[in-house]
Amino acid sequence: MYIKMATLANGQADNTSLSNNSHGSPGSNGHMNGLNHSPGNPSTIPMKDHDAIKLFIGQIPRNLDEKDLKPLFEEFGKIYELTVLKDRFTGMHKGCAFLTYCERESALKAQSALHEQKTLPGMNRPIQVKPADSESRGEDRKLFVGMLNKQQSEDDVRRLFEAFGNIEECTILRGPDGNSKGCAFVKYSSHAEAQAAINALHGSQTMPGASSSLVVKFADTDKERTMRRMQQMAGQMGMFNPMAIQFGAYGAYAQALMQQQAAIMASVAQGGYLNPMAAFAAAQMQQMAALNMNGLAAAPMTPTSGGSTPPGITAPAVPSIPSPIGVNGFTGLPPQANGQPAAEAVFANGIHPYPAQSPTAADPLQQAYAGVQQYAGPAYPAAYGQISQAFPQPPPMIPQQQREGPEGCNLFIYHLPQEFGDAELMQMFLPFGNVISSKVFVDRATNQSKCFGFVSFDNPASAQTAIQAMNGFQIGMKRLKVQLKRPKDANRPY
DNA sequence: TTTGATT
Repeated sequence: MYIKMATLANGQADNTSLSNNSHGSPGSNGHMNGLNHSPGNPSTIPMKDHDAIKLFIGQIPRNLDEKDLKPLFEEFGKIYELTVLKDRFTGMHKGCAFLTYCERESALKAQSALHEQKTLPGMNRPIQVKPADSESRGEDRKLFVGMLNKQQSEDDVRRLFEAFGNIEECTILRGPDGNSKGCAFVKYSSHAEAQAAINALHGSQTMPGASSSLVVKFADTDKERTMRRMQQMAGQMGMFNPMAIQFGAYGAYAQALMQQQAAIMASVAQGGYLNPMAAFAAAQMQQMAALNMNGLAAAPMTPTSGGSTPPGITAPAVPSIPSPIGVNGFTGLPPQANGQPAAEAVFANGIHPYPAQSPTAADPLQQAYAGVQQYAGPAYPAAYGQISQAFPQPPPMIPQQQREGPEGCNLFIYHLPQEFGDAELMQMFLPFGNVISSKVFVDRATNQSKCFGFVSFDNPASAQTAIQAMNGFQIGMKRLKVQLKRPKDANRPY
């Protein structure tokens, strides 16, 4: 093959390669890849290895097109695709190409045989044959580092990572103001080095001022980044229903919870404690519940009452959700007719060993929950079954994302019971309005709640109501602190 | 014990 390169370099072609296929031989159509794609004959459709490598070919004369190049590279194996790069607008040959062999091995052979081994006629640099940038993406050697101290500089990060390999690139992510976002990219020369750094450093230490231990992982691929963007878009466009997440996360538990929640919200809304959105949300949840009950993703749930309900399920199971469901024995709901203050019951059910007590008798939470106790049975639309038909497709499940509401709608809650997760937190604040997100902070290392979190409403009035109701609410030995989340630019007076 | 992180 070296000989062939030599002939090529002389501007000649031997008849096993270039001349064979050049110049308007029958079937060449000007943009063909030099391949026989015969739709009628599957056996000739090339298959490529899953681990095939896309090669970049550089320094090729502009008078050589696919059919000229093909024979040159066929030496090393069957070609899957060969494309000369052309200018998008002028269509001009850019002097380079992409080449994918069917087999990975062929690419490696071609690379070692050709890369910088010969200069093609008219070129003043040797031919380039190497994996295309899109192949390695650099991503398999590039790390994302999170939970850095915001004071740490590039040099600090380098020092931390240099023991594990050669660092080609190190960048701290910074906001528009130049402040570190507490994370960085570190690019090593090789995947192995990057992996070594992950093994040694991930979770290994907690930087002063960071809220949990160091995060070291491979950076997102382009695809992941795109996905992330799309998710964010979806979130911003309000296409997302916080309930959907819980279905995904907790399955049958969440489903049951949502049904109950729908009942609460419906009845509470009727009692006039919630804004009109609540009614809407309640209806939505009922729809969601109905959807899942029609066998989409939910684990089967046997109604414990109304025993005549046939499998296949059209009747709401809400009034018959068995009590001991859920996480840590937390039912998420006060018992519905035991004469106990409902708000207390929420916390008395396995969450904490102490008697709970609300701060005031006229506590809005109790009033809200009181609505539940008035709930006297299936006030469900007879159209339960029909609702699902309005949604022939399951709604898209969009994973939970952090979501702040407008200013004044976001609460910071401290002194949460250790057992509380996002769902319980949301549960606790739903009576006050439309909760668009709830987040309990979790220590990455231990997976333990840090006993604080956020709840966001879609309007400030709900947030205020929730503060009035829940700030100082006693749970066990502790009292909840519920206050507006600090705005980002607080503590920066000027 | 005190503010949702990050490509």
